Formats: sequence, structure tokens, C-alpha cells
Amino acid sequence: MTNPIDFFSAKAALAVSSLYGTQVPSSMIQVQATRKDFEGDVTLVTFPLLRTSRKSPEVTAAEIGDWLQANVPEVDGFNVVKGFLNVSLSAAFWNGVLLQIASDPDFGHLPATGRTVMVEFSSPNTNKPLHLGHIRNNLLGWSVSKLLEACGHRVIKVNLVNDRGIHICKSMLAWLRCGNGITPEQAGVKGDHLVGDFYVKFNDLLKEEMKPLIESGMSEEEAARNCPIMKEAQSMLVRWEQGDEEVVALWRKMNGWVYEGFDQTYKALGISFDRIYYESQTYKSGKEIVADGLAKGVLYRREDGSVWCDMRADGLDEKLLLRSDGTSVYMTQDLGTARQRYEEYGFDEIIYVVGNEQNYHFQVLKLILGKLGYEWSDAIYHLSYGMVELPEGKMKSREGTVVDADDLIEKMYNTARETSMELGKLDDMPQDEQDELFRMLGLGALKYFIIKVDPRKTMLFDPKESIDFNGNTGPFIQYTHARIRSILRKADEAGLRPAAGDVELLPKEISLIQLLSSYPERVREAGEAHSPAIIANYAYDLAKEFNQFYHDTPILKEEGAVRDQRLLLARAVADVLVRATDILGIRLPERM
RNA sequence: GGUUCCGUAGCUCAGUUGGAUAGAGCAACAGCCUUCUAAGCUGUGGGUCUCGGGUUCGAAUCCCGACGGAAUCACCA
Repeated sequence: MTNPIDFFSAKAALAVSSLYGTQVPSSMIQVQATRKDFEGDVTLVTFPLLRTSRKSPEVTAAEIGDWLQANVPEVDGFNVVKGFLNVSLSAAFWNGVLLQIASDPDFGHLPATGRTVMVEFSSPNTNKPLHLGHIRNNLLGWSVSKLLEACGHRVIKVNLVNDRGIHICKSMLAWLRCGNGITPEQAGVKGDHLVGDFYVKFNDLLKEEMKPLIESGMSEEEAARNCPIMKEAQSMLVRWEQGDEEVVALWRKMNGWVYEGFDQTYKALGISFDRIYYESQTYKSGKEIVADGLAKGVLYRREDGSVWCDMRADGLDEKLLLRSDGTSVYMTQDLGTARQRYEEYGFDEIIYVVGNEQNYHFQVLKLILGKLGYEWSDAIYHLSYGMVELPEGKMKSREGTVVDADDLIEKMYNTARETSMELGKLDDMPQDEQDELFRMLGLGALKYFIIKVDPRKTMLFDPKESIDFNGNTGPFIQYTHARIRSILRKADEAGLRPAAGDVELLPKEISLIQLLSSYPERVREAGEAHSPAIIANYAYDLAKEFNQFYHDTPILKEEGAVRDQRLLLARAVADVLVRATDILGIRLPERM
């Protein structure tokens, strides 16, 4: 694969060694795409070479330029601005690059590495429906998985469902008290929403019971702890852990409702998993690891029987790993599941897609595993993403500001439909195809909006302003693709075929080819940075560049080899857009 | 208080290994549809890259220090 940057770097290195008689380290050959406001395609920065050339930046640049022009047939010309050598490459060269891109069925898919990467994401609680925060998590987890596949790794997507604990008991209890046996079908709502409603109901009941206690002088905390309903929830958890048939049956039933609801949401988002773990099956694990750590002297036991890890030497605090009653905590379980997963899959990397509120947790997890002698603790990577905030701050369920995932998806669908109806381009499209399209567009807008932002940063979502469909958006990219497909359809009907030719190229065509050629490198970068945002921004840049080209350059009205070449270019752009957006989980329509 | 992360246009965001005059979108204003889809294209205005030092040919980018914001430091998960 001829990458223009690599190609030029190699030639520049040749020029330097032949002009100045010494090999220079590759880090000194600094090559980049030429900035828009200058003439040329690729640029060599000469400053690092001055020590070797022992001449001024301008003279060095001119000498190298002369040498390249004389010795490299692909070099058409050059100019020197300050210490920057701007070189134009020949049309023949760019035609060749385009041909390579267009005829590579795996373009942008990096060679297999043989590495196995596990990605854990989603990991919901079963007492509430999914909200906007989960959407960011799910989209990130999915797109990072796709990204790493494109980087040549074997990827295993896993979900760890938090299906046990006091929270689910609260929903169960409220359902028993005021549910009258209602099911999701009877209520006409998704199962996860129904269970979530009873979780809210529990808190209402709790508040009522707390009122008299607080009035009698108890602190809020005390009151909450001493409410009959809270005690009942706690005893329910104990009965669950003892395997009480009645409680377990109810737990099964209500979690089943939740899973049906989650499955719908996952399906709507277009995501899936290779393996689902349940905390109910893993929460006791990790105890052997703790015992092992005690034996090795890495952990220690206090008088009350609780087990701790002292990390003060590492700048952290002490961490509890077993309660005084011998039960495990979150961390214990995560130690256990990590080891179980390593034994099952032997991953080279494990990526936890979890919010940045848990930075400390993963720092500790990695450190403890390292102390315990598991050399694969280095394989742990916490993909720590920022919260989604509203204009007034964090989403709060108590204030009812939580943006529900299903509602949002539905809203995006509606906006897509309204926009399409106003434009009225789809009158001849069958109803079911329209429906499919609106879903594609609404989701495209939502996904792009979320993924284009650097994962680490907290991002803002304003529910009052719906997500845009114009400008730097998913639908913009989808629209660009639809237009290209439309041209290609028309060409096909006319019996025309995209084909490479030996033709002159417009500056815009060269910059498009150059942008296309940089795609594999962007995939590699994005993979290393664990950042699908890089791919999202690339897709936008490419679409933007094509739209500018397309606006004032005729394709079908052109003739002969130039037309066929432009068709090839257009098709290559469409193909790369499909590849890039596939990583983001965004689908592109044939028309819109 | 300790640790981690963030601070770029009115708003939302790009700008990763230091490179030329810091870019998009939205919002505002002015244009472009008898011509391959106007969900598009073009133009105008908008910046002390939070502030102050340092490193060097060169800093939004690296280092130090302030200031501002977020998260976290539980026998919760």
C-alpha cells in the first residue's frame, strides 16, 4: 500500500543521506500533509535537519527540493516557505494511490495481530431502565470493540449484569406491596420500566415511613435504616442469598422482565455481546484470591476478621476486601471475575468501559492484582469516560431530569420522520422502508452526537434543543453517502463503470485521495488512543471534503476517462464512509 | 486535604507523537436550487487557546506554579 506520507518520508530520507552523506534517524524526517493555504501536497519540515545540513532552513529545503525533483519521477514541483518544503506529487502518483485504495477489499482493516482483547461495557443494574449515561457507555463500548477489530485484534464483548443486591430487593418489595400482581403486558410498559417504577415506588413508601421517625427526632440516616420497609428489604436480601425459593422465584420473574426490556433497547441501539456475566453468579468469587493474598502476606486481617489491602505506600488508602462477616465486596468480586476471564480467554488486554467516577476502583483493582503476582494485571485498561451532563448539571432521578434511553431513541426517530416529511423526497418509498430509514437517521444523529466527543471529556446534552440533523452531524454523513450512491446508481443505469485512468486531477481530487489514503493510519491512531471519536471526526472531514468537491465538479456530465475516474473516487469515498461509520455503529442509507 | 481528569469563538466540540496565519458546527448576517438530492455549498463577523513562568529555531500541545470546575478517597455497587 503506497501511503503518500510514507512514500515521501522515504524519498526525503534518501535525499538527505545522499546530499549530506549521513543517515538521519527517522524521527528527524518530519513529513505532513501540506496545509490548505499553501501550494503542494506533502511537506517536509527541515528544522530538525539543520544540524546535519549545516545550512539555513531555506537553503536546506531548496537543496532537498532540487534533489527530489531530479531523482524522484513522482515529484512534480516544490516551493519553500521559511523552513517548510512543500512538494507536489504527480497526477500519475495520485491516480495510482486511488487505484490501490479502490481495489483493496480490506482497505482500512489492519492486518491481524493475533491479540485477544476483551471489552466489558454496558453493565447495567436491573432495577432501572437505561438512561443517557448508559447510552454513552454502550455506544462507546460497541464502537471501541469494532475499532479494535479493525485494528486486527480478536475482540470479545462482554457484559456484567448487576442483577443482585439490595436495589433489586427494593423493587421486588414495592411490587409485592402495591403491584397487585401486575405484569408488563398488563401494564402495557416495557419490563425494565415497570421494575424501575416500583423502585421509585419503594422510595416513596420509604419516605412516608421515615416521616414520623424524623419528627420524633431521628436523623435522616437513622430513620432510613430503622424503617420497617428497609429492614424488610434487607431480610429479603438475606433470604435471597440463602436461596429462599419464594424470593428467588420472584427475583427470577422480575429480572426476566428487565432483561426483555434491555434486549429491546440493545436491539434498538444495534448492539450485542459475546458473553454475558451475572453478578448473582460471580459475587462470591474472589475469596480464594483473598485467601491466597493473605498467605502471601500481601493482604492482612484485622482483629474483627475483615481483610484489607494496604496501598498507602502507593499513594492510595487501605481497601477492604472481605467484610468482618466474611462476605465479599464489589472489589473482591471484580478480582475474581478478572481472573476467571483470564483463565477462560487468556486476553492480551481487557478494557473496562466504565465512567470516570470509578477511576479509583480500577486503579486499585490493577494494583492489587499486580501485588498478588498476576502479571496480566498490566493488561487492564480502564476506558474512563466522562459523564453526560444537562445544562443544569448532573441528571438526578429524584428531580426527574434523567433522560430515558428509550424515550430519547423514540424522539430521534420522530425528528428524523418530521424532517424527512418536510423535505418530501421520499414520497415513492414504501412505508416500511421509510420506517427503517427514519430509525437509521435518528440513531445516526444520536450516535454521532455522542461518539464524536472525546470519551474522556464530560459532555453536555440539552434536552430542550433536540440533536441537530444539519452541520457536523450523523445525518450529514449519511446524506453525503446517499448522494454518492445516487450518482453511482445513475451511472450504472447508463452502463458506466468506475475505472482508474491516467488523467489530470483537480486540487480537490488530490486532497480527497490524500484524505482517503490516511484512513488506515487514523484507524491505528484511534485504536491506540481507544478513541472512536477520532474515526467520527475523520468521517465528517471526509464527507465535508467530498461535498465541497461534489458541489462544483460535475461527474456524470463529464466524459470519458475523467468521468470514470471521478466515479471511482466517489465510490471509494462512499466505501470508506461505510467502513468508518460501521466502526461507530452508524449505518448509511442508499437514499434519503 | 490526597489522588485522577478537565479548562480552546456567545454555545457545542476538533486540534495525540511540539511545526507555518488555532479549525468545524450551531446561533447571527449576506448569497447560491430551469444544472448529478439545498439534510448541501459560498461568504462576513466572532479568539489574551483560564492566568503566570520555564524548556527551544518554534508551545493550545511538554514541565512547574496559581486560579476555576468535575470525579473519587465507605464493612455501597
